[in-house]
Amino acid sequence: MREMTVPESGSKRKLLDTAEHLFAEKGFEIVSIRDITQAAKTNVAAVNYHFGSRDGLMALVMMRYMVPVNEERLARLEAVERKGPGKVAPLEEIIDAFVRPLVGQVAKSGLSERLFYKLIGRIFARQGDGLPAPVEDPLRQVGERFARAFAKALPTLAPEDLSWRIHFMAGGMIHLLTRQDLLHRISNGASGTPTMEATLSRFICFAAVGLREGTESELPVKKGPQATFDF
Amino acid sequence: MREMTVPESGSKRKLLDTAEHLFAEKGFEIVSIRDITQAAKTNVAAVNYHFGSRDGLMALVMMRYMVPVNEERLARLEAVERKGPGKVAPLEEIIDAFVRPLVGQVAKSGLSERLFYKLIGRIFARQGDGLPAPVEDPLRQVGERFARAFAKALPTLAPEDLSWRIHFMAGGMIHLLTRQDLLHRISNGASGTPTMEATLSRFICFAAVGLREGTESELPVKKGPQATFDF
DNA sequence: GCTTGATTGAATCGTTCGTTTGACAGTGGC
DNA sequence: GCCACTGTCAAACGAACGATTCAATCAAGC
Repeated sequence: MREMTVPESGSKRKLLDTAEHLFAEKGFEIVSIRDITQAAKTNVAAVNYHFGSRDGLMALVMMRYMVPVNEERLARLEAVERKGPGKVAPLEEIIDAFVRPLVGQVAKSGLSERLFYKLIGRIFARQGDGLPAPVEDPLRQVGERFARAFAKALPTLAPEDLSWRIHFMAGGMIHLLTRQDLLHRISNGASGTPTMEATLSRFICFAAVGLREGTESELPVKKGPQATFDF
Repeated sequence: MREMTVPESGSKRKLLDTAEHLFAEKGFEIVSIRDITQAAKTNVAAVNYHFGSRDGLMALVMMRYMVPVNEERLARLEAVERKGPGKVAPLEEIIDAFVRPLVGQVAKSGLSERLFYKLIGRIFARQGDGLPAPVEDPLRQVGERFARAFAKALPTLAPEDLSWRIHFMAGGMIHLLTRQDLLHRISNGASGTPTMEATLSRFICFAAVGLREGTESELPVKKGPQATFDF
């Protein structure tokens, strides 16, 4: 396969940036290579020349931010686990370690907050459903890693209950990311431009109480094979 | 426009049923008219003849269950509000009034649980983003009606906090509906086929504590225009 | 100045899309 | 018999899709 380095400038870089914008705005399925090449003012053949295929370009767009985000997630999780008493991290900090790296990466990207989170949300929403393996596999590994951390932080919770609550939480996060533009009409009072920073704090709070509290299932705890999480 | 009644049999009914299956399984954007007419063993022109266009068929598929579901939602909400002390319904019962009508409609449909909830989830996920007006408008009205009920049930919660938490909850529900098939590997122990009935109880519990508990925003409560909710 | 490899441009491939057309058959009323 | 109406059918429409081809271009390297 063609080497997948991204130069600082040139049509390859321009195609990647343009595709990123369009994929974030309209969705990975909708945008055609003609849309991309037209917006980037390059030829249609350029996509297949530089990236092999439309799927190749898609995979590169997905990996550009997901790789560093996943790395920072694992680093943060290990940090809060090392810090915590008895190697058990507080629930809020685990969730924070999962979502906060997004805030760090948005600055390094050339995208607006709105577009960046939409892009990430679209990637999340497609997990387990036709994502390129280099994106799917690390994402699943990170998910399972965090699931184990949640299990350690909530030792009295039945694994089945935990699984469901993690999925409810994941859905809330995906919805927050993908529909952020619709949702942000909420906070448009006098507080100016609402930032994801404050919203994430709200989400962490919501997710933490949802994971922790509530009546637990009365079914007997059965130790089955660990479920896989697609968040 | 052509009248939109659906006969008991005939190719029109067969097209509607087939489209319903395919839309639920693959998604509204993916399935083509040729996929539908081929599976229904009719001619390609039949869709445009009976429904005017592909969008007409889509709208009818969406309305078939959303209309009765929305009616039952409002009926149930009014019932729990009348029952409650001082016309304020308990939080869990409001959520129940919103999600439980789905369980009632799945039996009346010819679809499996899995397909029915996928279909509903796909409709929800597209709210505020190109849904036909006859589907979008009632859905938004019902959403606003329930948002008012939540506000009355949580009088001390800042409206902004409530709005965000409702959206987090909505995301969890959409995720539960659309990805039910992936998620149900969780419960595949000895308990046999897992039903949505039990899962909904888990979800209601998760959503209720998420709405109710947690540290509230310390920002001053400002009475802005009521936000619109897309759940 | 010539060669070489990288990149671009225009054109075209075959396929699929939603939609339209017009011919054809059945059916009930008069 | 004749008409109007209702469906169904094969065929075709123009547009858009991802991908490919091949000649033209251009900047080093020698």
